[in-house]
Amino acid sequence: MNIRIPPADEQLAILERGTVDLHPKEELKKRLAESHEHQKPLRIKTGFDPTAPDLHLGHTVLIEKMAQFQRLGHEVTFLIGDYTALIGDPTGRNAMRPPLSEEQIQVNAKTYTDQVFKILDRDRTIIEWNSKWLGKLSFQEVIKLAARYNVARMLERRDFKDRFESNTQIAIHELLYPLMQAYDSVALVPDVELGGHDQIFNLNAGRHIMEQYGQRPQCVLTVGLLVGLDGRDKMSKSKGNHVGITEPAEVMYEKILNLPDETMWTWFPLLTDRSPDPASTPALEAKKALAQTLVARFHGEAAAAEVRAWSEAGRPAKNDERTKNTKLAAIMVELQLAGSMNEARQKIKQGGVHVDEQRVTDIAFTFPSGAAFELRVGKAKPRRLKVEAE
RNA sequence: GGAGGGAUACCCAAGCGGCCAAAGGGACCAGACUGUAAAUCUGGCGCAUUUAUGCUUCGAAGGUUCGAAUCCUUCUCCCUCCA
Repeated sequence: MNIRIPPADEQLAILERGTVDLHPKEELKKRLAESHEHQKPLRIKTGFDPTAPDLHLGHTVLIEKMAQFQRLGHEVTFLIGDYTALIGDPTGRNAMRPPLSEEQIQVNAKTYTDQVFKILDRDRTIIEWNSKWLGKLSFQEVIKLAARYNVARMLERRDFKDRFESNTQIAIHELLYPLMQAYDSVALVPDVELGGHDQIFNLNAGRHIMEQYGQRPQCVLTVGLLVGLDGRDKMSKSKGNHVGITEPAEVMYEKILNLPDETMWTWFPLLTDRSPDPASTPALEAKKALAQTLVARFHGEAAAAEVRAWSEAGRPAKNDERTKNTKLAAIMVELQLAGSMNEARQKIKQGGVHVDEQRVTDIAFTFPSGAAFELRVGKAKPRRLKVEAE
């Protein structure tokens, strides 16, 4: 299937959305114009460290950008950094990163390819592994590559600089990381390399090295980093402030609805093609729309509409669950609505526990066998339960 | 190699023989207020029990003592300065 590549200005308008850095802009414009004129796709490269076990919305910002290129008719390469993972990019860290085992890399890479096609067009995506060329380099070739860069420039990179100045160790092989990533570009000869904005240094190293190897240097495009649910840090699974793209529709919807308002506005340009004006748009409405849009992206329009209706109806409990406990506090512990009996009693005392939307304050509250009811603790969604004591 | 400092609950951090289940802050949970947001206020935040009591905690193991997070011994791990 062939997609007609639109004029450069039209393309640029789309590509600049959610983009932090794009340079050299004139060069990219020129190549986009050429691609339109000859209807010849540009080669787009994006590298992924196979470190994250699951994709979350933060990753999708970049993947969406790739998808935009695809929709404009370009050729996208999804590069799995299986060889670079042997080093582990220390970007943004103030310490070395422990290398991954080969098995772990395989598992993570599989997770990526399983999930990434929720967004990318599988038929129009080229998957590459950088072990294919990096694994073949001789020591001599590595030296030749290393000779094309210098330490002073390498130390311009923020995390290296910080570590150098604070006398924290920097292993020599870490300095090789940006060069390896740059060499990926020599191997693939992309027109554009995409990355998160924290990758800007590595992407520029790619430009430099390509030039050194007599190639036309790639253009560089970085996207903004998505702030996580806490409204503070970059979204990451280890911080627990993420929305996984395989999470159930309801969970996703609720997480997004619980976003701090300020954070929500920053999500629009990065994740959608709209940017409502905070001054004139009611925040709650905007947030619901955002949640619905994102749920629809991963679960379909129908599911998204359904979740929204469910949420607006007060999130009625859906499934029946069974328990052998008769004591309210014990049931809460069983359902992990409380971490311990003490905590359960505490919540009951504080009025956070509702049975059939009636507040229960008796910490010894016990259900008769056979009772069926709806239990809600705090802001969590209610659960429908049936007591089946012997 | 030499000198010194530290390890306290999820994180930071006080305590330095009894009044310590352990101050304070953050995070987190519940309530009020709200929009299932933010801000603010209130309560909670080791475990168990119908709440007052018991049990287990202060890097690890021993010891001194009526009594230890606090004193002593050994061990483990961190950090700073000098060479």
